[in-house]
Amino acid sequence: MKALSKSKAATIYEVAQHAGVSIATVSRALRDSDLVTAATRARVRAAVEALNYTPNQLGRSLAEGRHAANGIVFPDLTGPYYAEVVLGYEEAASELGRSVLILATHRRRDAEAAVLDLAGRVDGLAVMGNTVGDDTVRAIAATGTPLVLLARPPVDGVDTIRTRNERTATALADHLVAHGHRRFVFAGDPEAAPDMAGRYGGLVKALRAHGLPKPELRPCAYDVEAGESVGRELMADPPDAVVCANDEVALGVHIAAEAAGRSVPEDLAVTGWDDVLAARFAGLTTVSQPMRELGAIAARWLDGRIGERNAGPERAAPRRRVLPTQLVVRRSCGSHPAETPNPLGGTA
Amino acid sequence: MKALSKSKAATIYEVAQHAGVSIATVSRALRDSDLVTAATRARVRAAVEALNYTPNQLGRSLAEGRHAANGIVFPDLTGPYYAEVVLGYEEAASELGRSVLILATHRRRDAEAAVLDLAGRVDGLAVMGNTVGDDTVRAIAATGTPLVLLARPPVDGVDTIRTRNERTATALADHLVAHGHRRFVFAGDPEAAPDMAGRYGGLVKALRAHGLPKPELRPCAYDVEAGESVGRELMADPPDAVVCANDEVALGVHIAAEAAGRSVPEDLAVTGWDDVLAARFAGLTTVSQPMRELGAIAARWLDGRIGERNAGPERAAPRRRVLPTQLVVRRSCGSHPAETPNPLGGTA
DNA sequence: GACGGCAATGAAAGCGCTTTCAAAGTCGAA
DNA sequence: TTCGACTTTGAAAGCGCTTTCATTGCCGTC
Repeated sequence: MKALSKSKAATIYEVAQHAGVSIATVSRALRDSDLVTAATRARVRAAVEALNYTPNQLGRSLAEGRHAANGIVFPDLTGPYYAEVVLGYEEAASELGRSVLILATHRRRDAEAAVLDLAGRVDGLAVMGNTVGDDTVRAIAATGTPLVLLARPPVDGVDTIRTRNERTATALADHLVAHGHRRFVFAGDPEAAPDMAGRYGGLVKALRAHGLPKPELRPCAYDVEAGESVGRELMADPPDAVVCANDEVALGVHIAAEAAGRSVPEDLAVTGWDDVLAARFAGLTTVSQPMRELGAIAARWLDGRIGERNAGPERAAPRRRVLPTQLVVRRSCGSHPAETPNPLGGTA
Repeated sequence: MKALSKSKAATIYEVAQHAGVSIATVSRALRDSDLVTAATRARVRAAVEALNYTPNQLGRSLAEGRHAANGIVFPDLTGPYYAEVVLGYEEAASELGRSVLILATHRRRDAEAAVLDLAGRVDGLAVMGNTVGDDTVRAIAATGTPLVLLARPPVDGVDTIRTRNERTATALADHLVAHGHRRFVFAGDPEAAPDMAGRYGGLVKALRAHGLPKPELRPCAYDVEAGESVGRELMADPPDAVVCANDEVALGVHIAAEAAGRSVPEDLAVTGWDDVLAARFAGLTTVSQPMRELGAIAARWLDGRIGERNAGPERAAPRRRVLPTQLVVRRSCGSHPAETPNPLGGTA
């Protein structure tokens, strides 16, 4: 009885023939149009069942003139940061009836081409951080594909969402100064990403306000190994505090310090950024960000832009948004007498 | 000079007209066919530039009869496990010239429908763990879409890749018994996922082989909070060792134990699974898995299947593969006198 | 009893591209 | 000079669907 054809998927024509109707009727029946009789609809349903028919989305999308899919471009997926953003994006997008295409640009040289290709497969695209240059962003924007930039420097005419870096970095620095720290190192590369520049900038500004010298800059990559490497170098003459560009680097510095027989925070303070799970267990003072929300807002903005685009040419002005971040104080920045008894906890 | 049209993207017809050739020639020029003169190709290129033309991938895919895209279905993206698998998948797929569509099924009730829809948008699909039932898998397989199951019970006729659970769980249990532990608890739900069943099964088998009683089973979700909750309950009468289904749970148990004034591993041993970054900082004995490789192999298998499918009906037998996992011994399972001096390290 | 109006269906035109097949143009050899 | 072989280009069919527009059949109405 099972009429599974060899391998080729059934088309709307075969369903129509099997049900004894035209393809137009099949299409309408499947889209729940009220233009078909209940009886006809039933016949079509039966044919669909019998042939195990699934509509070809390419045909459908081509006819409708929409992909019903959004894309997101990010450097990597290791570490919770990008993964959470992507998850928030996917969740919001799929609620809006859109599939999500992903593209990781790290470890590929043809990133720009890959992003352009991706742009041709979606109705809207989110571009994160340090992935492609402004030229590529402008080229995509020029084709009319709605775009939103995440944690990335703005480009004229394109929506941008970022998280607060500078102000929270200043707050972090104030806290460290209050602990009595005076000689600072910043581990991370302000040139590498705008987020990092903001964090460094906030630190510099705060130190200046306190009449302290500029932090020593130690550019490095953003993983544990890079942090360990920087940490080892620093242990010859440890500073009071090492402010790290993210948690992975901070954890690396932490490891290097302990390996060198120094303890955190007694001998030196270490802070990170992102509030990864490990930060809690390392007692790392850090900053938490609304990552999922970042992704979700991007998806919703894009949906709005896609709607506008179909509505007419009157395009609203580009939007900017900065999401708040929160200092998470734990052990690693210096002793807190009034601390909660649970050494693994954290206080915001 | 910039002739950016209002908003509508240019089509191949406009490029053809602008270059004074037919659309066939434009198509050939863009696909680097050697059937076009260098001069013609240049004219076409110029027109493409002038119009800021990007080929519509829908039209292309429809004509070619392929999506040039693969899908992957997973429950969630929090925690490194799924994220790493997805990343490995994306990397391999994009090397093979395929885009990647993702779908997270957690916190949505219409998962089955969403997966079916996704299946219609891709040339091949990877389905992870506890996302959709066998019926859905079979329905997709019946349409002819190549499928590979990851960390999930096999389905007749469908390729499956898993990581080793039972044997490594047995090795872990042996290790714990060698430490002198006798009374065991398993925190996690063997019913929830086949991976978990394997871990539990390996533990049971090992204890039986040592003539020890079955472990006490504490079903729970797979996050830190669930672990804390189980941990709190256990602290009334702590067992010798708590073998947890994954690292998050283990870290939760760890937190609960310390909060109750018990120390790990002196008062009780705790082990996890996955080797997340935090495990290193908590000194957690755990098991590492080749997550990226899991994803990468899935992408390559799918590519192969898609090739076969286009080649002819002779379909190779379904493949099964089990990837090895590795015990990572750290502090939390009991004292190791000969341990490396770096307390944060781990030994395989 | 003829006719207007409405509900259900079908025919056919696209959506933007690839690719087959035919036509036109080019060149060298007889 | 003419012919055949080859190269380059164009016309048009089709990929699987949605949707407009036309058609059919049916009902109630005057």
